[in-house]
Parts: sequence; structure tokens; C-alpha cells
Amino acid sequence: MAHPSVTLPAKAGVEGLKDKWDRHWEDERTYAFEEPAGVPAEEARAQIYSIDTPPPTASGSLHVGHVFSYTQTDVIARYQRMRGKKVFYPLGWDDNGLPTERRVQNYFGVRCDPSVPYDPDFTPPEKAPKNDRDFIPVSRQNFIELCEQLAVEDEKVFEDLFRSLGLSVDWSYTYRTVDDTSRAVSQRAFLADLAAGHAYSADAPTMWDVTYRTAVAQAELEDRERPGAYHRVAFHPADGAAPIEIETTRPELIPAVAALVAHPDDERYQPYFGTTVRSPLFGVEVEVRAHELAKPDKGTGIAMVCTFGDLTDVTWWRELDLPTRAIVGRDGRLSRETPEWIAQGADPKAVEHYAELAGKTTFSARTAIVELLRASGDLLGEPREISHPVPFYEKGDKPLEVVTSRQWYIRNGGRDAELRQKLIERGRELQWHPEFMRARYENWVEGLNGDWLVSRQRYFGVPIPLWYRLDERGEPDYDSPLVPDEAQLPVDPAADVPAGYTAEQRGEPGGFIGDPDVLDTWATSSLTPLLLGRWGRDEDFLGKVYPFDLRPQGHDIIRTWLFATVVRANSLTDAAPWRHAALSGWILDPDRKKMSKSKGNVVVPSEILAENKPGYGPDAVRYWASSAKLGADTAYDVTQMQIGRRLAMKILNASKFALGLGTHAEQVGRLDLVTEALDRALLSRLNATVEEATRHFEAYAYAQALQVTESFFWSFTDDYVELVKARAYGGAGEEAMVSAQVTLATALDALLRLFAPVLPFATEETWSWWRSGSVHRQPWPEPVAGLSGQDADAGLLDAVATALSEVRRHKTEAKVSQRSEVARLELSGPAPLLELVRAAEGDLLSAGRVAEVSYSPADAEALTVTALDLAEQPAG
RNA sequence: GCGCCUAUAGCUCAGUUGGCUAGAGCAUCUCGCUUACACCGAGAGGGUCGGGGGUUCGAGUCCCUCUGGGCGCACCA
Repeated sequence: MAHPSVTLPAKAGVEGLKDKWDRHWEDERTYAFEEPAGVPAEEARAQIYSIDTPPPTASGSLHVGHVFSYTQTDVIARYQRMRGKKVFYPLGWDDNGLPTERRVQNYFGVRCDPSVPYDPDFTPPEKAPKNDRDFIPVSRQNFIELCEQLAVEDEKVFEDLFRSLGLSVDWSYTYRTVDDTSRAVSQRAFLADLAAGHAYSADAPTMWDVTYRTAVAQAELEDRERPGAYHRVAFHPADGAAPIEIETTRPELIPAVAALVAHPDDERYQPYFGTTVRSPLFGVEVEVRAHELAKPDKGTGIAMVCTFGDLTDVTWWRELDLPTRAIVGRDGRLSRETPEWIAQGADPKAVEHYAELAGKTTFSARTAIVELLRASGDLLGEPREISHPVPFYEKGDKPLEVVTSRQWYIRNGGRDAELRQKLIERGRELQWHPEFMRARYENWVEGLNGDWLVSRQRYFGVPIPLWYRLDERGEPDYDSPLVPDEAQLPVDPAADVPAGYTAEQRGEPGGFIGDPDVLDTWATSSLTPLLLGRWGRDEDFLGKVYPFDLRPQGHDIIRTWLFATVVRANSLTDAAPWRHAALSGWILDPDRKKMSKSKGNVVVPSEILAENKPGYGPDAVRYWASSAKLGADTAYDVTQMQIGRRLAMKILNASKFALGLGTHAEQVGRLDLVTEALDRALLSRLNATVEEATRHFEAYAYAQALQVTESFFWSFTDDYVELVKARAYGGAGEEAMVSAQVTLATALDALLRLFAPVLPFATEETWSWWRSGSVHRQPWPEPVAGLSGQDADAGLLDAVATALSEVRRHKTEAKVSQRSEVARLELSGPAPLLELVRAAEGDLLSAGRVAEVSYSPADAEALTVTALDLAEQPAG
């Protein structure tokens, strides 16, 4: 009979737990962040565990990967909470990028145009036009408002998912990367970097996406293997000597040639250094130069330098001080006007030749120029097809061009060895989980080839908060921008007016213009710790949570989010932004291929979180995610979830059983009532499990902690509970019964706490049957005190379990039920082991339904059953 | 080209600072509806720990090397 303080369900199950406890936790504010007050800042910081959670793109699609990685963070958060920390675990939304921009456009049928004035009464069309040409232009402010309007719906879907997953987030600390506060923080940080010299603008060649018509940063590049062809082309020395042959994959850039370059040690070309040659078709005279970057074994060993075919061209152009002859425009087409250096060139047909190319895309121009070269005889042989890596914008579908434009940069060590070293050291201040992920970070930092380009020629986003004075000719002065007052932030320079000017002066000589660009989304995302920590708004709060304890994120964004955050934290706070970085792995489909929409192998999270399908439900899914170590790419595996479900069921059932015997809360930890050696052995094993699980958790190894807990739990149910069943029913007297009950209560209490971070629903349900409050607000278990080493030999448990298992095996081999009565049992093995078994003889006999046992010491290593006589079976 | 990870049972994975006979789950087979659990329980079979070499009393674990898989960075004429 259950103790009066215990309420048990007739049938235990996992169905319904999701909604029941999600609602309860919300009502009780179980996971509310309790900000320490009235204590010194240092003490408050020590009490807090702060997590700089990745803000999901709410307008994007839900992915199993979200479920996976956010669960791993939640498990850590729950552990820290039970360790007594005030867990600061907020979750925000990233709606400040291209995916949101596109979604808002298509959903409302509008497009952002900063030149349009703000219309406070704007309402989007009833039905969005099909064709984006018909989209209505709206001001940046209107666009942001529509974005926030839509975000509410999108975020609801995400929040529901995360809630049904049981994330212990405090939802009252949420934010959006495009809201007023975020924009203000982003702008304030940019201005601080500007004031400190960490941000600067420059008119320079940059990688450019012709589709989006924006500059892109190194971190957004991605190499893709593309077909191409080497074209062998003749350049003619001025003196009429034999031509110099070069090979190029970009013949359309011949009109932009600025020099030929060979390695200084290359004897083939040494005689030409300092001489000039004329470009084919255009007759533009260029010098032959020497530079170490030229590779003698590549192509013909001498390269054509154009402004600009790639970043190596940029290097040569800069270091050799070559003329700028740019022909590719921001639209990715060759200039419509004949460049002056061609118009003035030596070849009378140059202008005619160029006319064939003018206004064409680089792709079409290539075909056209090959024909021209063939006709002029300057194409030597036929183009030789190859496949080579070409840089792309990660979201783009056309190869990047190099285009010269004025852009803003933030220093990231790409051009400064000292800063680079500093940032590597910041990385070393972090504890990485897993440790080897640090190598990715260092690889990236060491390979930087320039500062971080943060301006984007987009309309939606956080505007660069600057204006420029216009001189009497209407030319902007970029060197001393006008900055807004802190109190003004966030500003929109396209709509707001700088101090000392009037709106009428916009664009007028002697007036001003606003910077038309927006910041890279990472320039805002890199500030999440500062945003959450109320940097610049509440220094007291910042001191309590910053640097954050943990940054959890995917390993695919080390170069972007993680690195950018370190850069900003270093420049703005002179510190590393966190203490620990936990990198989650990828989700692969069951065939170990990366899940992606195009492959059609994406699993929708809401499906797997449903409780009514076999193997699913939140605890099951969490078990699967928590079984994977940090950094380990993991296959989507329903069977692993089913194991989790089985574990949750087992916890419910075993608890129900133990509590049904009369076990109750008052018995927990009453070691003084534990009289049986077997019980002490079990508690000793429990202590070891608690210690081990804690050690793993402290090292962020939640998967190993789960494994040791689970392993203990199964031996607890399969062996210990089976062994003490009869005794716990009172079959061996009151004292022995209480001893078993106290042990069951103590083990159950600890097990529920140990499992709570991974299986919050099942543990909370079970906890509620016999305890008060939430298991998630209980302290993490400590080893129970009062067990002396000698009579708490865990070896006893093993010995008895082995004996029981031997008995079971004999029954199985005899093809009889485990219920069958055994008349006589003979155990053989080393004397010390037999002694151990004898200490729990009563439990073994009742569990094995054995009437009589004898022991025969033997020289063997293991314990074996040497005789097992089955009792006469009742007829029938 | 530089660097990182990885290779253990048919499958998915554990294996601490080297230490008893290498573990778990799934799958397979056998038995069993026993007062928690048939969405279950009991048991069985199944591994030259990718190959080779080395260090050591002892190597799945450490070192070297080769091979396969994955990834990061760089290169891009």
C-alpha cells in the first residue's frame, strides 16, 4: 500500500505530460531568472550562470537541428540551475537578415526603399502582387514595422516548438535583432568602434555580388567548383619580337589588363621585366613586372593582372602600384562606355573591338571576346576546359566580381598581426567544448586577408548611423562623418537629420547626405552578449552577467558569429565575451548525409515531438539529443528516441512500483534505517554514480553523465529492485522492509534529479507523485553521507546480481518460466564472492524462487551455478 | 598545400590519466503475460577494435606510417 503522502496514477504513461507540465512551469514561473539584488557585483556574478543563446531566424524554417542543439544547451542550463546558479537563459529572435527581408517582401508585397518618406498610416495591400516589380516601395521604418508585425506570428511557431521541447528559457527576456533597442545598441557599438579607431571607411576593391548588388565579407564567401577554361593568349612586345603567351580563365578582362607578372627568379621572363607589351585586340601598353606571388609552374608562368579578376590581382595592383582600369560595374556588366585607356590605345580597331563587349555580362563578354581573339589570331590553340574553385557569396548564385567602392570596415586582425594575435589569445581564454574546435577558430583567424567589411548596399537592416557633409560642389566629405548623439539612437540617416542641419539641406551643396548603407547582420548579431547584458544602458546588470558563462552555437558559424562576437567584445569591452563555448554538431539523415531541403530528407520537428506516435514525445527527443556529445555530427535516429521513451516509461513505472510499496519522502536519506548489506551496496553504487555524473557535467559532458546514470538505473531496476521485491513487501520482517524502502526512496530521489536535465517531463511527473515543488528547482544530488566503506561494498551488488543472472540463465536454458520454483541451488566460485552472496542470501532466494542454496568454494575466477534442481511443476 | 576530426558487433555509438575476459542499445534467435512495466521482462549468439610498425610487463587507448571517410582554412593566372 502506498503511503498516505503519495498519490499514484492507476497507469503510468508519458502521454499528456507535455502540455500538463509546460503550462505548469509557465504558471509557476519555474524557470524565471532571479536577478540577485542587494549583494556586491562580484558576488552576484558568482551566483549567476549566463547563456548567450543563438537567436533563431524566426522567419526561417524549423529544423531538427534546432531541436538537437537547443536541447543540448537546455540540459546544461538545467544542470546549472540545480547546482544552485541563477540561470540567465534568455532567447531572442534574429529578424535582421535576408531571409526576413524576403519574407516580409513577399508576404506583404512591399519593398524597402529608404528614399520614401515614413507613412504612419501605411497599410499593406490586401493581396500581395505576384510580380515583385509591382511591390510597393515603403520607407525603412515602415518596412521594419511590417517586419515586427509578421515576426509576432513567426516567433509564436518557434516559441511553441521550444516550449513543447521543454526548454527552460525565461521568455520574459526576449529581444529581436531589428527592434529599436537592438538597432540602438548596434549603432552605439559601431560609433564606439569608430571613435576608438576600430572602424574606418575606405574606397577599395572588394568582393561584390552582382545579384544582390552588395559588397560581401570574407566570412560570407564560399568556394564552388565550376567549369572554366584556360585561354592561351598572345601579348605583343612593342619591339615586334615574339609574343609573350599568357593563360587566363577570364579573357573578357583583357580590356582591364594592367600588367603582366612573373616570378622574379623565372629566367624565362627575366629579360622582359621592365619592358612593355601590348594587349591583344586593344593595343593597351602594359609593363612586364616581377612579383613573388607569381607561380612559375602555373599556366605559362606569367599572369595577366587585371583590375580586378580576383584578390591576387588586388594584391599585385596594390603592391606594384599598377594603374586602375576597372571595367566591370556593380551590375556585373562591362562598362557601356569605351574606357579612355582603350580609346587612346595604339590599336585603331580597339574601340570597335570594345563595342562588341560593352554592356555585356562577364559571361557573354567571354564568348564574344573569344571570337574576337580567334579572328585576330591572338587566341593560341583552343580553350582548354578545366574545373576550378570559384568564390561565391554563400547566398548568391553568380560568381563574385571584384568591384571598387567605398565601404566601412571593422578591424579584425586581417591586416594587423598584433590584433590577430590578440584575437587568437582571446580564443585561448575560452574553454572550447569540444576542445578541438579551437583549431577551426585559429585556422580562420590566421587566414584572414583583410578587415571585416561591415557595410552592405541593402535597404533592410540596421543603418550605418552617419551623415556626410557636402562641400560647395556637392561632394561628400567621407573623412569626418557627422555622428548622431547617443540619445538619438536608433537613427535612420535616410530619414533623420544631423544636428545643425535642416531637412532641406539633404543632398544640397553645403548640406549633407545620409550614409545609404546598412550594417552586416553579423555586426548586430556579434553584440548579443552586450545586448542581453544591457551594455551602455545598465552597467550594473552587465557586470552581473558579463562575460557570459556560455555561448552555445553550431560549429558552422565559428568564423562568423563566434569570431565576430570575439572581435566586438575585444574592441568594446577588452575581454573575451564568454568563458565557455559549446559547439553542437550537425544533424545528418539516417544515411549520414546532411539534411537539406533540396534533398527532401528534412524532418519536421513538430512531427517528432508529437506524443501519440510510437517513439516520440519531448523526453524521447531530448534523450536522443542528449546522447550526442558536443561537436559530434549525429544521425537523425528514431530508434534512439524510442530508447529514450522506454527510459522515461521505465522511470515512471519503477517509481510507481517503489512508491506503491509504501516508500515515501520522509525515508529519503535515512541511512540509520538501512540495515541490509545489499542496500548499502546499492547506495554505495549510487554515490559513485552521482560523483561520476557530476564530474562529467562539470566538464560539459552531459552525454557521458546521462550514460552513467542510465547504466546505474537499469541495473537498479533489473537487479536490485528484483532482488528486494519480496523483502520490500515485508516478507522478511519490518526492519528489513524499511531498509529496502529507505534505499528505494533514496535512490529514486537521486535518480529523478540526475535524470531531470534530460527528461524534464517524466521526472517532474514522477516527482509530483510523492514530493512537493518542482524537481527542476531541487539541488543537484550529493553522495549520501553515512556509508562506511566496509559494509557498503558495491562488489556485493555485482556478486548477487551475477548469481541471480546465473539462475535466470539456467532457467532459460531449461526452457522454463522465470517463475519456476527451484528446489535446490548450488553456487560455486571463489570463497570471498560466495561470502558476498551469502550476505544477501534471503533476497537472492526470493528473487530466484529458490528453496535451498549451498555453496562450494572453488578455484575458479567467476561465480557459477553448479547445480539447479527445479521443483516439481504443478500439474497442468 | 596547411590543419582538425573520425575508423570498435549487421546498424548507431560508449570506452576516463594505458591495467582483469572490449561494453550498451537496436536488429537477430530462444524463453516468458511473474502482485511497476508486453510501448515489457529474462537469456543467447555476434568483434584480429581500418592495415602495418614502434614504445611498454601490459595498447582499442600513447608514438610513427599507410589507407578509407568527414570537415575547416588557404590557393584560384
